[in-house]
Amino acid sequence: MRLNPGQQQAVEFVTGPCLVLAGAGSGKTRVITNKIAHLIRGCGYQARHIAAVTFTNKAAREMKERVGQTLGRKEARGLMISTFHTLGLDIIKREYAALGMKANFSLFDDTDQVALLKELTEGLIEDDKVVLQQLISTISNWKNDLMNPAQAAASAKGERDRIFAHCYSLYNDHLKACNVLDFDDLILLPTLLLQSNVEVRERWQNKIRYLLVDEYQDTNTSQYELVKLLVGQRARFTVVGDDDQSIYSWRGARPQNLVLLSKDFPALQVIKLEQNYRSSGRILKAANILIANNPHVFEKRLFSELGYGTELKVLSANNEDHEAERVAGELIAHHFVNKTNYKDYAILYRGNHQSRVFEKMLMQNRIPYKISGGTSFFSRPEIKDLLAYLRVLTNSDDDSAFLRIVNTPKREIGPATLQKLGEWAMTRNKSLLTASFDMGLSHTLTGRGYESLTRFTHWLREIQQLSEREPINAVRDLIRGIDYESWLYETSASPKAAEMRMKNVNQLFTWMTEMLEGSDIDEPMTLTQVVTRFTLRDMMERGESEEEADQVQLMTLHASKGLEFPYVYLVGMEEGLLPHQSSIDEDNVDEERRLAYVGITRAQKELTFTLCKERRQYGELVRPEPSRFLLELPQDDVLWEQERKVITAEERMHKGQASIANIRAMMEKAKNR
DNA sequence: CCAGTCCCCTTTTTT
DNA sequence: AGGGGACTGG
Repeated sequence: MRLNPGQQQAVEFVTGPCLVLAGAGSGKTRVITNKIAHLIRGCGYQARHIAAVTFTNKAAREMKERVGQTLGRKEARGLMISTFHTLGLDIIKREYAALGMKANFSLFDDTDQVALLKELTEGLIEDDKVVLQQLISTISNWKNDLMNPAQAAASAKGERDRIFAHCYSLYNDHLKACNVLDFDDLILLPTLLLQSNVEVRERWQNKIRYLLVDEYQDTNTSQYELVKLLVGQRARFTVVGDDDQSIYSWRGARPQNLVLLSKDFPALQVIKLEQNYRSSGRILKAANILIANNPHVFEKRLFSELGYGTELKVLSANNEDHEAERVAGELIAHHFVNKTNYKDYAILYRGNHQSRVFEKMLMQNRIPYKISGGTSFFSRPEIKDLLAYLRVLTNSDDDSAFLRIVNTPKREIGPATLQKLGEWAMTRNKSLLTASFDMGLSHTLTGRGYESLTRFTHWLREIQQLSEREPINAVRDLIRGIDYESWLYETSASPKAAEMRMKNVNQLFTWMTEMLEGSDIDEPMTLTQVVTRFTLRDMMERGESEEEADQVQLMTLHASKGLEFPYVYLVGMEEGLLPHQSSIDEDNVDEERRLAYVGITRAQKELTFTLCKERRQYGELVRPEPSRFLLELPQDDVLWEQERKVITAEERMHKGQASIANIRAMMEKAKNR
């Protein structure tokens, strides 16, 4: 398929700053991949001078795949396709000396952050989860706004800000002492360095001669600053974004960066992609009309040549169970009549808790499904344990990791021992692990605790030494040495669960081995590199793509961004849910409308909304109003299907089950023919 | 160190 | 309603 004029223009404009306003389904990934190919084949750029930046690892992986298909391995060699954070990490890894850091730093994830700040701020701030969370996000905001603790303190307006700024200062000092960085540092430090150090800046501007940024509307201040520093005066870059799909402002994204761009780069070429290749005309019309209720800086009107399509449906249910039942019933019937695959269907919702009822209903009816979201692989305790061990191996100063593993599995090193060790280390300005080798420590610690501690740390040191020569064997010895499998069987609810968790551990080990050994595509990595990559969940391109099982897809609206499905059920279309009550309270319904817009534009052929007349919420029954977004849709294109007769729960249950059972029976018959 | 109990909270999620 | 975290008592 050929590029349309807008896409063509976006690909071919390479002589200056370029903003591509890419509506949903307008082929932006195609534009990016084709543009990279064009830069290399048509404009004399070398692959190693081009960088493309995304927000998620998934997006980066997909882009690599697509570019690989277009260009082939050798032409794409050296191309930098990564997330913002991995790019930042790469810069820090190369420039750690200029930053005054040690080479073997490790990374803090959010759990470490919470634990550390909780400990650090004891007595300073209220001992309250909410306050702590506020502190964390305040610090994160400061970092994202490129403010150091002194600047934060100077800008403090009230007592609270001053205390928070002080906590920020303590926190940063502690990170430094532990030779640790948090996620925000991965953007902040390179940005500050590039700002202040001309030599380094020029080195990177010379390395990255063309920059592409995907999902630009999701950038925060420091990320945009980094972009500006990297592109410099030359201003050879392309950013791709869509202000209507900005749904992450609650986590610091500044969609205003789209507008800022034309101020910072007056020569900016703005190109709109308005032809949609995904959805039927009717779906697109509904999306356009809905989003027209939001204010816009860039007017945009998507059109489709895929035909007008069928009406959008609205199914009204009596309560959540009924809602799930109707969706399941519709879905089975539709699947049967149209001979579709289950993976052609998606059920999208505002909050994760909504998935439960649907999951139950699909399970009861033997419909294969997949819920994305929930606890990811890397937030599982067994994985975090293991990574903490590895962090200690690669960075002995990482107290947070040390504390996590020092008594996991149980080895009789209790709070009392650790308390004393902590005091000892603190007065001597050493990390916990380093301090535990001090001779004098035996006087402060009682016999038993001292013995357990030294036995452990000495063993750890052996593994650590081995890891410098033979990292793979060291990791294997580590897992065996702590007898982690037994620990899992002891602590898991069931043997089955333990088995699962051990499988995860082995999976991690396999990935790690591959990364340490390298392959024909990837250079071998050091253990330190592997560990930081894992903390970033960034595991390069391993060929094994997610198994493409034939399953109905269940996910939140947020998680659905960037995906598409022939048939979409957008459930829980009620005031209070979508738009969410908290957004109504905060007067931020626009973002909820964009969320609805994202959901609608996922659908290719058919779109069904559902809502409940009655819903159980926080233990009490509420009677929500239909979502205002349903009322904003063009009503000529929407079919409201009411169930006329009011029936009891039992009858309904019976009826729902019966009809589903009937359809099943028909399907079986059809199959057997 | 574990188990049992009470209390609290409840949008979205990545790196 | 239901799950999870914190706290208490053995």
